[in-house]
Amino acid sequence: MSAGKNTPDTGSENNINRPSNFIKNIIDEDIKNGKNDARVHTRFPPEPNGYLHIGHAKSICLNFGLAQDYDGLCNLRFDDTNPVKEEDEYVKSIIEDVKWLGFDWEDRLYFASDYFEHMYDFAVELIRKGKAYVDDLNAEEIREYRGTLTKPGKESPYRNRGVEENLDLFSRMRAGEFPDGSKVLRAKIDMSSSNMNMRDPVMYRILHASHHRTGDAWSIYPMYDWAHGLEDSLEGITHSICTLEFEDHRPLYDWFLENLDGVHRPQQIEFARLNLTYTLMSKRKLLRLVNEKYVSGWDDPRMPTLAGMRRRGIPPAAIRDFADRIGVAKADSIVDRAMLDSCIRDDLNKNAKRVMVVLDPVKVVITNYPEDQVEELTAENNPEKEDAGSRTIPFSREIYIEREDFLEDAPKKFFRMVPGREVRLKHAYYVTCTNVIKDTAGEIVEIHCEYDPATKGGWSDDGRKVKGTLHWVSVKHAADVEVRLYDHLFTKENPDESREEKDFTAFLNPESLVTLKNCKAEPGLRESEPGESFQFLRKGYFCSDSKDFSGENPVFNLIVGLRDSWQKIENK
RNA sequence: UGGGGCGUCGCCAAGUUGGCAAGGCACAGGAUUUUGGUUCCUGCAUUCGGAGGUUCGAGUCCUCCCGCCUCAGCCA
Repeated sequence: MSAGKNTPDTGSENNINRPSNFIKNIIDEDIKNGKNDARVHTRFPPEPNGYLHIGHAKSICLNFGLAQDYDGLCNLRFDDTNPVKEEDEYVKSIIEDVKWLGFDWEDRLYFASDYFEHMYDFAVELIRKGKAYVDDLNAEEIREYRGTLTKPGKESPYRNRGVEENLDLFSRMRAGEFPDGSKVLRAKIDMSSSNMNMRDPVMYRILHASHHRTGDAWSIYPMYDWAHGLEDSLEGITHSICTLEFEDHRPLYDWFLENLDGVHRPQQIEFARLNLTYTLMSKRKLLRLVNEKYVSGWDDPRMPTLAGMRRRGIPPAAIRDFADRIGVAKADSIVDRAMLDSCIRDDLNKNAKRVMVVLDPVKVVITNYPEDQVEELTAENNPEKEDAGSRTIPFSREIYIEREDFLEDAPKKFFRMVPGREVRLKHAYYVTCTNVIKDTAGEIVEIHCEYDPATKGGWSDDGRKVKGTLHWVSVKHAADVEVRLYDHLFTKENPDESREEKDFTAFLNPESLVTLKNCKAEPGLRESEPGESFQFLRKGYFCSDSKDFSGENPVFNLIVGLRDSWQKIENK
């Protein structure tokens, strides 16, 4: 895997590894024109106020991917300009998640808060140029003066204060002389602009709050619009990529940098954020799912958070592949979850070790098999991978098979176990059902079969054709395991678009988690590593739960099911 | 009703200067198969939100219309 480092061998001409998109077209053009000395330098700028989700992963893959494709650099920068919302706990989890995704920012880990002093100086520069002023209006008054979408705003009575007075007031704001909310520093632009962002936006607010990194050193904190462009400029960012809702902010982003002397001028480019069917991306709503206990936490395997997906067993390479496949554009969209599932299967098919686990067991007795005999049979670990080797699994007179793999009265298309019909037990023998034992309620309690000793290993050279192959587990060797079956968190493709103003929780899928306690696994599974993933033959991909798994209590999570064409036939 | 965006197959999405619609997912057939998995073939937009116009020729240029998203935090 080479996804970690910025690879040195891919210039702008030969980055055919990832599909084209409008951002690459812009970059290609910039390089052709020698802009920024043909450098490409991006950044991923999360605010440390929550956990990363797959929407962020799209942005991370985009920014780091661009750096890889153009032999450039990508910084990890925390946009920590609001001390009341941000916590160190989040910077730790974000760092862990970006690393897990497979990206490396080398020594370029930055914090907006490291630039506070520099930003202050820039603000003083604007004040000196008469382009910023201290306003005494309170929040509500500022809102009133701002006007509306269709009506222009009014200028603040404090707008034309002298430079010296502004300088004095601003330094006293910094010194902590004024209470929260009593004053702000605003840019002097245009109160009648049709772009609300240009109506004298606030640059600094007074906040007597302790910051996770600067502590109590500051009593004023910069606003996003003021801070972000400066951060980008200071780091030499060439292409500052953000989501669509910041499109309206671009004139302001440019205005600040235009009005400062001798600063580097990055270019802001906006793209559409990711939406995925059957889930949510809103931080606020995900927080509610956690707080109101609809899920077990931020790392619940059903959550679209990177922590959740990691625990679910989704390989980071699958997420990177997904990001490449969905592309980057400016049209609002909602990507089909099946696309992600396809990427996951693609990766796991190549890499996951095959094992046999019976989720819903029914006992089978092979009546012509010697009572106390046990054979160690050889099973390949992965037919897709030569060097995956093989393992040995015990076979004996009594085994478990999947309850749904047996039918007394079967349609012609049913290839599994049926009285009188020969089927193959994977890696073992051909067997034929001879009898069915039921309890008084008519429930099948035991199936009797006879095996053909000449078919050891599950093969016969006589040209006999066996349509069905079943997975099985020896009764006396079986490991009892718990299996957690996960499904979409919501029953609705877009739980966000609540028609009759229903709350999104109304669309929660009651079957998003089904726990199976009586599953029977081949014995080796007891020794798996927490977080290790497998293909449970004929069922799906599962991983041992990184939190709850232990040798005494093996717990496995469903990552994604196998494609099931029988299910499709059955549904017709 | 002000501004900024977007509208190409069910879902994503390519489409440099107009030259006659990539690819993936999904779906449907078929072949191979000790996983009804994988793999492999095959099919799947006479059409690009709509209507006009320019042109030998338009998804790409012009005009008008329609729809959707977004902006009035001292959040980011």
